[in-house]
Amino acid sequence: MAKNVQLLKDGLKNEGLRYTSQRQIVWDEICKTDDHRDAEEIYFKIKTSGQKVSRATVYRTIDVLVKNNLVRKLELGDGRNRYENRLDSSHHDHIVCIQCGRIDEFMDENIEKLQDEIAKKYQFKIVRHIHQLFGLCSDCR
Amino acid sequence: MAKNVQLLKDGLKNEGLRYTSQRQIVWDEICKTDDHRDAEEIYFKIKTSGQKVSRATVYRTIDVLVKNNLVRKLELGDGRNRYENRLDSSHHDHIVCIQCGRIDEFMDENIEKLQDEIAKKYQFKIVRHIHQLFGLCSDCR
DNA sequence: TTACTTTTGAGACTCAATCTCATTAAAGGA
DNA sequence: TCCTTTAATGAGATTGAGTCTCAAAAGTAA
Repeated sequence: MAKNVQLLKDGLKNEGLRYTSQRQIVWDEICKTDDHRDAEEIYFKIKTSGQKVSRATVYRTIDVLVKNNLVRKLELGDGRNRYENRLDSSHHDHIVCIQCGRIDEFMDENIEKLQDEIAKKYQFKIVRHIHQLFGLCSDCR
Repeated sequence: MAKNVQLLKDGLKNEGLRYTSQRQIVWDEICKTDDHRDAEEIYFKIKTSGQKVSRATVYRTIDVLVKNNLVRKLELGDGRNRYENRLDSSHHDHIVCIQCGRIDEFMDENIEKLQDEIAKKYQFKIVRHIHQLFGLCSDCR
């Protein structure tokens, strides 16, 4: 837990931002699970736990955390962004069940390499990518 | 052009939906370019051309076209969905410049195969996928 | 402690997209 | 061609995630 405090303090310092109790509360909440939650879920979780952080601050803090690579933003294309902590920050992509919402993570070194080749071919300098597979999981098919 | 009329009529008939002038106008507009445009752009293009189709109908028609595989929906994660016609319906994914908005298309048979393997490994039946590379194009880097 | 600057909170606002419901118009008989 | 049925449309209200505003609160450095 102390590790998370330090991670946050360092991340904020790098950006010239201040360390505040609200930012710690948001970061702690995101670290509590490895789920892929949206901002409203995180906000309400904090709210119902009795801690006081406004919705605006939750959204703003998440943005800060994303910019500092402490949190990863997932865009599933349904109008709500999801967030996951990067405590064990190995890169991965997502495979999503369109029935039950289950989200698994996958990583394929070969796909990553092929992406790099495509970027080279199109002369793009890649900053990030989205790779999501949508379908029915073993429980739903 | 007549081809597009028939494609739409057939697609609608398959779904038990009616053929209307508004739906034809929306479909024609989407077929006019190979751009990746959002619903508002399509709506305003129709509006300024003097044709009368309401915003609600444009959105509803685009949904119908997407469901019937006449149109493909792109979710770039910026809050606006883009649409492209599937007249030459070869599958492809997108490589997007985060600076100028340019969108190129790519297709890699090997990546497709690897995806299938991942789906098998996780026991998912894949329905669709999103694969987007974001970065700086040759003009912007 | 002071002086300065950033952050916060409450609620207003934005914007894409959806919904409502009265009106209009397809489509398939008679 | 005219009905009848049922789906589609239009105008504007509504939703919902996310952003913005600005006065008040709190962090920071001297």
